[in-house]
Amino acid sequence: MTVKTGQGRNRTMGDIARLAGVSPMTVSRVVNGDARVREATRTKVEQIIRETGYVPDPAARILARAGAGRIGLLYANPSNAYLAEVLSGALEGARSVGLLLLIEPSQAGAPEEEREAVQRLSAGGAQGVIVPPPLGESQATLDAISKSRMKAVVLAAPAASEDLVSLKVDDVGAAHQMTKHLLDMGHRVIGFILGRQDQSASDDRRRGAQAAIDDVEGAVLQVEPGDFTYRSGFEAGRRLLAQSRRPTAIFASNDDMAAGALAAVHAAGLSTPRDVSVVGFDDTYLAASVWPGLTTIRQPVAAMARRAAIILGRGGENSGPVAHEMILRESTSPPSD
Amino acid sequence: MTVKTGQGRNRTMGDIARLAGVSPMTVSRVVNGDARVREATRTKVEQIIRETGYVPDPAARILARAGAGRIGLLYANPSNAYLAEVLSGALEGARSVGLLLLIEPSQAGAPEEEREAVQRLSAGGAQGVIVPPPLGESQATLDAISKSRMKAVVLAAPAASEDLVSLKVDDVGAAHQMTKHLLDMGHRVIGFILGRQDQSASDDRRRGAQAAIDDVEGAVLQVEPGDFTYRSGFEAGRRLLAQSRRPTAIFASNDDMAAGALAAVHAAGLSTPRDVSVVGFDDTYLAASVWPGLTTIRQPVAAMARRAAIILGRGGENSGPVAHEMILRESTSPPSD
DNA sequence: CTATGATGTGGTAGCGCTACCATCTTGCAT
DNA sequence: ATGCAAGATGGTAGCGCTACCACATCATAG
Repeated sequence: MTVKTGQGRNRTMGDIARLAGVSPMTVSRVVNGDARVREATRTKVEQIIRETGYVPDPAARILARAGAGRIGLLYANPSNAYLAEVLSGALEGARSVGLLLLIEPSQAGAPEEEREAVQRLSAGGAQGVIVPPPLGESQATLDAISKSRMKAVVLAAPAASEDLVSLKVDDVGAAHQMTKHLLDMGHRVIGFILGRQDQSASDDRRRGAQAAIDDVEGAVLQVEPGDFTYRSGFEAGRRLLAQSRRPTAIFASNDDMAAGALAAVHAAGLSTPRDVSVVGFDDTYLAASVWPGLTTIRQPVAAMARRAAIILGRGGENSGPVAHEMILRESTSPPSD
Repeated sequence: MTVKTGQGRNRTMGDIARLAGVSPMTVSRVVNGDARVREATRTKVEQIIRETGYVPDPAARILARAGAGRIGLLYANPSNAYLAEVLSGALEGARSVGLLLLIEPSQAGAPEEEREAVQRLSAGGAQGVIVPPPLGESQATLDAISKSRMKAVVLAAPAASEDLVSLKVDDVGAAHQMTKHLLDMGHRVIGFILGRQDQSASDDRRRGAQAAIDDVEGAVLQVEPGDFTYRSGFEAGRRLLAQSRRPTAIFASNDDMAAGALAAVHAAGLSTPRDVSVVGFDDTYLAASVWPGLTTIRQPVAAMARRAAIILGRGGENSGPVAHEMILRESTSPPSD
């Protein structure tokens, strides 16, 4: 039998069924991985599917599943690399469990907007919603979600209530690990640049760093405020470098500030890592593109989003913290004295 | 009549019709802005819709439109801020013309992957596809699209063939404008950092800059290679600053390289903008977060994506270049001599 | 006061898929 | 052999929406 292997669209499940000599139902079973199909039948159908390049219509699929199978992704801050990663992870996760992903713009800091975004999602039939930062620490969004009775998975923020699932790395532990790494290399005076105080991760990271410092005799942590921006990192870096006991390493609470601190080191006529090691947190695009590359902590953002989608779909478990990874690049070395 | 204004889902068009005392068809017309509905009827229906918070089921809508109404967005490089903006623009555009946006991961540089991504989109029923960079200059993707008979709008790249619509800013003109700005401030020796040579915008920008230089007696453009990364900008910046005729301004072909050049200025013990002005191109997140903020050229990325979606939906015109905008920040000033 | 259209509105039939139950095969014990 | 469960498959009926055409309704013209 000759099968047109072209781009002709509009192939339906019925077409595949006819070609394979089975009923549409059987094709549906094969496509959905239902166990109760004889091996021979399955193989046959799969072959036809491959030959024809058939892809089931997602819309019809969702519709037939009668309203079930929809999850939402809220987003704020469109021009943010983090979001792009969340999105691709969520998309993949949703696809893998056969869910439709509704993507809904919100607006962090505008309570009314936030509420409406959640309502649109709810009205759109989402059973669950993925909440990336900074929405996950916004009361307006969280309230609206709890009223809507949707399930929710918040990313990179603690679960503010019982019925929320939180997917985040162990910020305390990661900061501890990073600080210990610096201490192990021999650094004793370490500058620390704080993040925004309205995000709980900021304090977690400071606590982790402090804990590591406390374990080592004679080690000190010089803490400077910051707000996660490059500029605040630059200024905090300048202040740190101007101190009488100049730190030999600077740990910034995110990569943007680390990049700023790096610039401050250069501006002070010093060199990284020779004079001052600099480390960040997040492993964003910036960390790898800056020179020298930043030693930092990678959060598996896309993987977290994928898992969030799967949890919402399959009703998974709210297991423990997500594993992070320390990425070593060129911005760290033992102190030169 | 009391209407439950709660979160109860599952309201269908039929429910609204019953409440409003009309037929489902009429509700559909109101929802879709069909002109042929009496004003009184429309108002009534709209009120019920508002009271109930009814939102039509997107899946059913798409399905009923019988395969029509789908466009695709290809994407590569998930962790890219540019993409997030394209996405939000495309989403909005698609929504505004009632289209379903299929989002499909591709992989720049892997021809087989690229081909498959396009095919999935085509198989998924997309009639058109939005192609953001760098896919828009990839032969594999472009070939696959032309075979698939989908319409396509490429973003930030020239139309490689007749049936492609291209949405891009006038790179030549923008670079000319930026260079003229520097010349007008009094700069005469200007460093220029090239972009990757496999993207046509790179050469366009150089040509624009050169053209502006050629108009001014005694002005020179010192061109250094680069590849759009921070690091290449840093190194090109160093080379430029080491030259006998040190430039008083550096024009980098994108913001990443401009940020690198900025670091090189600092590293050389100089200051921006006092000793050396630095400008970029693109107005990415980086441009605003670096300090001093970069004077740069903004491309309306989200707006372009929105327009792309609308063109694919409504079959719009492939009008001229997209308007860009020069953003003045703190990284530029007249030369200090 | 009836033709003649314009203008609203309703009815019907799917879009492509899956849930559910009915039906037909099998394999195996008796 | 025969009976019977378990396994494999098919038929039917929608999911919620919109295209398409038929039918009211109304104004205007003859």
